[in-house]
Amino acid sequence: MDNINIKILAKKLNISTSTISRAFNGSPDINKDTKERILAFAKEHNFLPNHYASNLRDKKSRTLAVIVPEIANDFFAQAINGIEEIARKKGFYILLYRTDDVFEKEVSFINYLNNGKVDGIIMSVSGEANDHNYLRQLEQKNIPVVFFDRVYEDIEAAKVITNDYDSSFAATEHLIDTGCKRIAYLVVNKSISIGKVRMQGYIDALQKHGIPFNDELVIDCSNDEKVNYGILKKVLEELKPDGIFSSVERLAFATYYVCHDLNIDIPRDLKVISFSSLHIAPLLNPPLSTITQPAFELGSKAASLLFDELESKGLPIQKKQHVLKSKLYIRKSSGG
Amino acid sequence: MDNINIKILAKKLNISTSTISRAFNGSPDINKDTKERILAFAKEHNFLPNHYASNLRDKKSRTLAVIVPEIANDFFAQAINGIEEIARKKGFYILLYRTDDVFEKEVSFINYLNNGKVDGIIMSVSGEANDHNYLRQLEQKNIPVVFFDRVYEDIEAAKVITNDYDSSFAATEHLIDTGCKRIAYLVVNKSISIGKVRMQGYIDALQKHGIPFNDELVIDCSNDEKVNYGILKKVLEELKPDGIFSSVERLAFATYYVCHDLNIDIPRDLKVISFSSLHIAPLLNPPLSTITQPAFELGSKAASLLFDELESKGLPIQKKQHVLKSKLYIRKSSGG
DNA sequence: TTGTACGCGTTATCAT
DNA sequence: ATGATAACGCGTACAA
Repeated sequence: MDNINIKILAKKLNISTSTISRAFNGSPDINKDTKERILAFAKEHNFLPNHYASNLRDKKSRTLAVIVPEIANDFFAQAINGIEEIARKKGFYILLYRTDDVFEKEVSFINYLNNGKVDGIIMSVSGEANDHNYLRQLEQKNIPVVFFDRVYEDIEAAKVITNDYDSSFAATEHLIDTGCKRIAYLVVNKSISIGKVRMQGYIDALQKHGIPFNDELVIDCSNDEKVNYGILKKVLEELKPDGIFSSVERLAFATYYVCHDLNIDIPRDLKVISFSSLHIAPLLNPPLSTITQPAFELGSKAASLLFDELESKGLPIQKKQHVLKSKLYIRKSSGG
Repeated sequence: MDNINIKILAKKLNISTSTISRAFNGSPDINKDTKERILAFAKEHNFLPNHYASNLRDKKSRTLAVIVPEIANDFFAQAINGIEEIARKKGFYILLYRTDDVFEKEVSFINYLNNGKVDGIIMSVSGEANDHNYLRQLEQKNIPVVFFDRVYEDIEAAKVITNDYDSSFAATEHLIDTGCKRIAYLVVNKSISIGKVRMQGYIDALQKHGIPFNDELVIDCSNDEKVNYGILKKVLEELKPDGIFSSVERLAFATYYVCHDLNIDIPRDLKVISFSSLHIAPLLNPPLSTITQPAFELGSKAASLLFDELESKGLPIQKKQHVLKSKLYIRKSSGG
């Protein structure tokens, strides 16, 4: 009973394997009655066509890979939901992989996938000025890739991003409007695409309002909570900014913790605004002003684009960059 | 270039396919030089063994399925991280599926998996008093299942849960200690295993302290935010509880929103404590007292148990229930 | 140490 | 409408 397969079924039903195959694949060339008989019998005997055998024949896996830096993160979790939604509709499986923002893990995973394991890949990248040839090899094997949020500029692929420059500009301008003169920009890696673009919005907004850009106020943080706490504590004590624009949610949280310990009152002493997908931002103390990206939509759009490519049957498709809009929610942390 | 495979490689190298296969599978029966030559040549030609062909031969997919009610949820996201951590070490892929707490989706997905698609399944369930035969069929095919957090009592399988009864008892007792007399219990589905156990801890703690159990104060909520808001608003206005014990994170959030709108002061007018895996509970207004489950460890433990089964080579293994301990964090929302 | 040959379970092609 | 057969790419038993 361990190994029911199409042949055994065929024997038991006194019918050929081809007919059984047809019953399962919606082929029009089959008698309705035989089909029903087969499906009923198959169900009774707990038979389902083996995916791996089918995949081997078809060179199609109905599976796609999702590669993200983190999973336990509101933004990515919601994006994955969006991807899942579309994939489910198409009857596709999702293979999930987390890079922890380590470039080597990304490379190694992609290399593993380079053999028909998946039909396509959706990813938010974890490196920047590196050699991206491992991705070019996918092209050769006709495995399409779609980037979302964090992209590689030098790779030609469909991309879904948000209007980060505009949002950053607007957020910075908002802080300036509330009276901030010394606005610090918090970033995890200012060299990656996202860090760069968001910083440019910040810089240009300062310039527009005649505030000199101060390199010192660009705070390069890490992925380690404790390290960030230390960095930010020093910044708040020594540089005494009056505004914080955080390009990443968790740096805003770290700021909150530091302010609490240093008795710095938000928003009186320090205004804070941050990129964040946190649903309960209004419940924080004080409610956090956020630039909220349409995470779910980024995911579902990316998935849709991937399916467009898969369904284009190799015909060249326009691989352009799609820009979705984030929303600015002004709350109490920035004086709202 | 699209179709490099072991045969073509063999021809190019003037060597047999078996030798190539051996080079890739760590076989001892191969000359070190030949192996190196093969691997180098393969890399150069961007060749990797096709997973589906290997899987078909071996009847092993090196893939496991993770089935959860939600992804964009701190608890499950962290648990998935834990699973991923172990799976990665073992070189396994993870197939992710979200049920949205809809039992039918769970059944349908499991049925799809019932054909060798994955070697094992880790899940947190989405149904209760239903027919679980779809799971028994997995047994027949030797696909092991491990449950975490939300389990089916009637299925024999390894299970990883937390000491919910004790935590609930302690949390309720804590509320009583702070002076609460009318403690409401918020639950999404009081008939599922978790809802039941947590409620029992609540009931028994009340009893121990001579507080009569009031059925009216067991508040059955839904998965819809707006509906919950309505329910809780009515509860707070009409039943006027002085304490809230929430068995689920998001009901605590809903309570916060309602309190804010009704000008109910937490903790002065109402003490709140909740099961929650939110990292930033201390940043809420007021900081939320939580029962925090070791989500990451639940996931990694579940994965470890699954690999124990997979590596036991069919030998019967003891399928017991493992209980991890949650932590109680008393914060300001309950007067801490 | 290396090679030969078969089979894993399915489906597409061709024939009936 | 149904059946026979080859092929997908790999790994292993067996032979050399």
